[in-house]
Amino acid sequence: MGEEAPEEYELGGGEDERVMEWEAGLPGADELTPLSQPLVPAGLAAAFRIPPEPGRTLLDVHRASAATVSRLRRASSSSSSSFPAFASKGAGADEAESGGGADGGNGNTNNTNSSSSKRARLVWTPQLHKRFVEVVAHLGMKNAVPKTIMQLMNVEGLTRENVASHLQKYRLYVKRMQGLSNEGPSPSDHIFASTPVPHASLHDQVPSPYPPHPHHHSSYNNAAYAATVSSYHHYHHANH
DNA sequence: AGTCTAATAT
DNA sequence: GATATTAGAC
Repeated sequence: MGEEAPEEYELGGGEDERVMEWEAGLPGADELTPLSQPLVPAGLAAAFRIPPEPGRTLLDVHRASAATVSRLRRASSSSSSSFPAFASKGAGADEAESGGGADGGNGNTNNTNSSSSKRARLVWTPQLHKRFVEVVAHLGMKNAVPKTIMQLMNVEGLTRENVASHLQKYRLYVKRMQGLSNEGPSPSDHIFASTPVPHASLHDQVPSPYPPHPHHHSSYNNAAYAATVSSYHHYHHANH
Protein backbone atom coordinates (compact mmCIF):
# COMPACT_ATOMS: atom_id res chain seq x y z
CA MET A 1 0.00 0.00 0.00
CA GLY A 2 1.23 3.33 -0.75
CA GLU A 3 4.74 4.21 -1.51
CA GLU A 4 7.03 3.95 1.31
CA ALA A 5 10.55 4.59 0.67
CA PRO A 6 13.01 5.83 3.12
CA GLU A 7 14.90 2.94 4.43
CA GLU A 8 17.87 4.42 5.97
CA TYR A 9 21.13 2.78 5.62
CA GLU A 10 23.64 3.63 8.05
CA LEU A 11 27.03 5.01 7.87
CA GLY A 12 30.29 4.10 9.43
CA GLY A 13 29.28 1.76 12.13
CA GLY A 14 32.70 0.27 12.44
CA GLU A 15 35.09 2.83 11.33
CA ASP A 16 37.05 0.56 9.15
CA GLU A 17 35.92 -0.85 5.98
CA ARG A 18 37.53 -0.26 2.73
CA VAL A 19 39.71 -2.49 0.70
CA MET A 20 39.25 -5.37 2.99
CA GLU A 21 41.87 -7.36 1.25
CA TRP A 22 44.50 -5.18 2.78
CA GLU A 23 42.97 -5.32 6.13
CA ALA A 24 42.20 -8.96 6.21
CA GLY A 25 43.74 -10.42 9.31
CA LEU A 26 44.43 -7.08 10.85
CA PRO A 27 42.66 -5.96 13.96
CA GLY A 28 40.12 -3.23 13.74
CA ALA A 29 41.47 0.26 13.58
CA ASP A 30 40.00 1.24 16.88
CA GLU A 31 41.28 -1.80 18.55
CA LEU A 32 44.75 -1.41 17.28
CA THR A 33 46.26 1.07 19.61
CA PRO A 34 44.93 3.48 22.14
CA LEU A 35 47.46 5.91 20.71
CA SER A 36 47.39 7.94 23.84
CA GLN A 37 49.47 5.28 25.36
CA PRO A 38 53.12 4.67 24.70
CA LEU A 39 53.81 1.51 22.82
CA VAL A 40 56.90 0.88 24.86
CA PRO A 41 56.59 0.75 28.62
CA ALA A 42 58.35 3.62 30.31
CA GLY A 43 60.81 1.49 32.20
CA LEU A 44 61.79 -0.47 29.19
CA ALA A 45 62.08 2.64 27.12
CA ALA A 46 64.37 4.20 29.68
CA ALA A 47 66.52 1.11 29.86
CA PHE A 48 67.07 1.21 26.16
CA ARG A 49 67.23 4.94 25.94
CA ILE A 50 64.28 5.15 23.67
CA PRO A 51 63.02 8.71 23.48
CA PRO A 52 59.50 9.28 24.64
CA GLU A 53 56.78 9.05 22.09
CA PRO A 54 55.90 12.29 20.42
CA GLY A 55 52.54 13.73 21.20
CA ARG A 56 50.59 12.10 18.55
CA THR A 57 47.02 12.93 18.74
CA LEU A 58 44.09 11.22 17.26
CA LEU A 59 43.74 13.87 14.68
CA ASP A 60 47.28 13.51 13.55
CA VAL A 61 46.65 9.91 12.94
CA HIS A 62 43.47 10.61 11.13
CA ARG A 63 45.19 13.03 8.90
CA ALA A 64 47.97 10.66 8.13
CA SER A 65 45.47 7.98 7.43
CA ALA A 66 43.61 10.23 5.14
CA ALA A 67 46.66 10.73 3.04
CA THR A 68 47.43 7.08 3.04
CA VAL A 69 43.97 6.04 2.15
CA SER A 70 43.84 8.58 -0.56
CA ARG A 71 46.96 7.25 -2.12
CA LEU A 72 45.86 3.69 -1.79
CA ARG A 73 42.62 4.48 -3.45
CA ARG A 74 44.29 5.90 -6.44
CA ALA A 75 46.57 2.94 -6.80
CA SER A 76 43.74 0.57 -7.08
CA SER A 77 40.96 2.18 -8.90
CA SER A 78 38.52 -0.57 -8.47
CA SER A 79 36.39 0.13 -5.54
CA SER A 80 32.72 0.47 -5.69
CA SER A 81 32.11 3.48 -3.63
CA SER A 82 29.38 2.20 -1.55
CA PHE A 83 29.41 -0.12 1.30
CA PRO A 84 26.43 -0.41 3.42
CA ALA A 85 27.47 -0.47 6.98
CA PHE A 86 25.06 -2.04 9.26
CA ALA A 87 23.31 -0.56 12.16
CA SER A 88 21.66 -2.44 14.88
CA LYS A 89 18.22 -1.15 14.79
CA GLY A 90 16.12 -1.74 17.81
CA ALA A 91 18.43 -3.57 20.09
CA GLY A 92 21.19 -1.25 21.00
CA ALA A 93 23.85 -2.37 23.37
CA ASP A 94 26.90 -0.64 22.21
CA GLU A 95 28.64 2.20 23.84
CA ALA A 96 31.89 3.71 22.91
CA GLU A 97 34.16 5.08 25.55
CA SER A 98 36.88 7.56 24.99
CA GLY A 99 40.10 5.71 24.93
CA GLY A 100 38.92 2.23 25.42
CA GLY A 101 36.71 1.57 22.57
CA ALA A 102 36.06 -1.99 21.78
CA ASP A 103 33.96 -2.34 18.82
CA GLY A 104 33.48 -5.45 16.91
CA GLY A 105 31.10 -7.01 14.63
CA ASN A 106 31.38 -5.75 11.20
CA GLY A 107 29.32 -7.70 8.91
CA ASN A 108 28.55 -6.16 5.68
CA THR A 109 27.10 -8.14 2.98
CA ASN A 110 25.01 -5.51 1.56
CA ASN A 111 24.99 -4.31 -1.87
CA THR A 112 22.29 -1.95 -2.60
CA ASN A 113 23.49 -0.63 -5.80
CA SER A 114 21.05 1.24 -7.80
CA SER A 115 21.48 3.72 -10.52
CA SER A 116 20.02 6.37 -8.42
CA SER A 117 22.22 9.17 -7.28
CA LYS A 118 19.96 9.98 -4.43
CA ARG A 119 21.61 9.06 -1.27
CA ALA A 120 19.76 7.78 1.69
CA ARG A 121 19.50 9.83 4.78
CA LEU A 122 22.63 9.65 6.74
CA VAL A 123 22.29 8.20 10.18
CA TRP A 124 24.56 9.69 12.77
CA THR A 125 25.54 6.74 14.83
CA PRO A 126 27.29 7.25 18.14
CA GLN A 127 30.56 6.24 16.55
CA LEU A 128 30.18 8.68 13.76
CA HIS A 129 29.08 11.40 16.08
CA LYS A 130 32.00 10.69 18.29
CA ARG A 131 34.39 11.22 15.46
CA PHE A 132 32.58 14.42 14.68
CA VAL A 133 32.85 15.71 18.22
CA GLU A 134 36.51 14.88 18.44
CA VAL A 135 37.25 16.80 15.32
CA VAL A 136 35.18 19.76 16.39
CA ALA A 137 36.84 19.78 19.77
CA HIS A 138 40.29 19.81 18.30
CA LEU A 139 39.45 22.54 15.90
CA GLY A 140 37.66 24.76 18.32
CA MET A 141 34.26 26.16 17.61
CA LYS A 142 35.73 28.99 15.66
CA ASN A 143 37.44 26.88 13.10
CA ALA A 144 35.02 24.07 13.10
CA VAL A 145 33.29 24.62 9.82
CA PRO A 146 31.68 21.98 7.68
CA LYS A 147 34.39 21.59 5.10
CA THR A 148 37.20 21.27 7.57
CA ILE A 149 35.29 18.93 9.78
CA MET A 150 34.40 16.78 6.86
CA GLN A 151 37.99 16.56 5.75
CA LEU A 152 39.35 15.68 9.12
CA MET A 153 36.70 13.13 9.78
CA ASN A 154 37.74 11.42 6.63
CA VAL A 155 34.66 9.34 6.21
CA GLU A 156 34.07 8.27 2.72
CA GLY A 157 30.83 9.40 1.34
CA LEU A 158 30.27 11.93 4.05
CA THR A 159 29.42 15.20 2.44
CA ARG A 160 29.90 18.74 3.52
CA GLU A 161 26.17 19.18 3.75
CA ASN A 162 25.85 16.15 5.96
CA VAL A 163 28.28 17.74 8.31
CA ALA A 164 26.76 21.17 8.01
CA SER A 165 23.40 19.89 8.96
CA HIS A 166 24.70 18.01 11.92
CA LEU A 167 26.86 20.91 12.96
CA GLN A 168 23.88 23.17 13.04
CA LYS A 169 22.14 20.93 15.44
CA TYR A 170 25.25 20.38 17.47
CA ARG A 171 25.74 24.09 17.91
CA LEU A 172 22.27 24.48 19.20
CA TYR A 173 22.91 21.72 21.66
CA VAL A 174 26.13 23.30 22.85
CA LYS A 175 24.52 26.68 23.19
CA ARG A 176 21.72 25.20 25.15
CA MET A 177 24.18 23.51 27.46
CA GLN A 178 26.05 26.71 27.99
CA GLY A 179 23.00 28.70 28.72
CA LEU A 180 22.31 26.47 31.64
CA SER A 181 24.84 26.52 34.43
CA ASN A 182 24.79 22.95 35.44
CA GLU A 183 22.14 20.66 34.45
CA GLY A 184 22.22 17.18 33.14
CA PRO A 185 21.53 16.93 29.49
CA SER A 186 18.03 16.23 28.50
CA PRO A 187 17.14 12.64 27.77
CA SER A 188 15.94 13.74 24.41
CA ASP A 189 19.42 14.63 23.46
CA HIS A 190 20.37 11.08 22.71
CA ILE A 191 23.57 11.12 20.91
CA PHE A 192 24.65 14.44 22.21
CA ALA A 193 24.10 13.55 25.79
CA SER A 194 26.28 10.50 25.51
CA THR A 195 29.11 12.55 24.18
CA PRO A 196 30.31 15.18 26.59
CA VAL A 197 31.19 18.43 24.99
CA PRO A 198 34.87 18.99 25.38
CA HIS A 199 35.84 22.30 26.85
CA ALA A 200 38.13 22.88 23.94
CA SER A 201 35.16 23.37 21.73
CA LEU A 202 33.60 25.91 23.99
CA HIS A 203 36.43 28.35 23.90
CA ASP A 204 38.43 28.80 20.82
CA GLN A 205 41.42 26.88 20.05
CA VAL A 206 43.97 28.93 18.28
CA PRO A 207 44.38 28.19 14.64
CA SER A 208 48.05 27.58 15.31
CA PRO A 209 49.66 26.73 12.04
CA TYR A 210 52.20 24.71 13.94
CA PRO A 211 51.60 22.10 16.52
CA PRO A 212 52.89 22.88 20.01
CA HIS A 213 55.72 20.47 19.58
CA PRO A 214 57.31 19.24 16.42
CA HIS A 215 56.90 15.57 15.89
CA HIS A 216 59.45 13.22 14.73
CA HIS A 217 58.56 10.94 12.01
CA SER A 218 57.49 7.70 13.38
CA SER A 219 56.97 4.74 11.25
CA TYR A 220 53.49 4.03 12.18
CA ASN A 221 51.54 1.76 10.15
CA ASN A 222 48.01 2.60 10.74
CA ALA A 223 45.76 0.66 8.55
CA ALA A 224 43.15 2.38 6.55
CA TYR A 225 40.78 4.27 8.69
CA ALA A 226 38.17 5.09 6.23
CA ALA A 227 34.66 4.51 7.16
CA THR A 228 32.15 4.14 4.50
CA VAL A 229 28.83 5.54 3.92
CA SER A 230 26.28 3.34 2.56
CA SER A 231 24.05 5.77 1.17
CA TYR A 232 21.37 4.91 -1.09
CA HIS A 233 17.82 5.03 -1.67
CA HIS A 234 15.75 7.69 -3.00
CA TYR A 235 14.15 10.59 -1.59
CA HIS A 236 11.75 12.84 -3.06
CA HIS A 237 11.88 16.05 -4.46
CA ALA A 238 8.82 17.66 -5.46
CA ASN A 239 8.21 21.19 -6.02
CA HIS A 240 9.07 24.69 -5.71
C1' DA B 1 33.00 30.89 -7.12
C1' DG B 2 32.86 28.62 -3.16
C1' DT B 3 31.46 28.10 1.48
C1' DC B 4 28.94 29.27 5.89
C1' DT B 5 24.84 29.62 8.37
C1' DA B 6 20.00 30.29 9.46
C1' DA B 7 15.70 28.99 8.00
C1' DT B 8 12.80 25.91 6.14
C1' DA B 9 11.18 21.61 3.96
C1' DT B 10 10.64 16.62 3.93
C1' DG C 1 12.77 14.64 15.67
C1' DA C 2 16.41 13.94 12.46
C1' DT C 3 18.34 15.09 8.32
C1' DA C 4 18.15 17.50 3.67
C1' DT C 5 17.70 21.41 1.05
C1' DT C 6 17.32 26.20 0.17
C1' DA C 7 18.37 31.17 0.42
C1' DG C 8 21.03 34.87 1.47
C1' DA C 9 25.28 36.70 3.24
C1' DC C 10 30.22 36.74 3.16
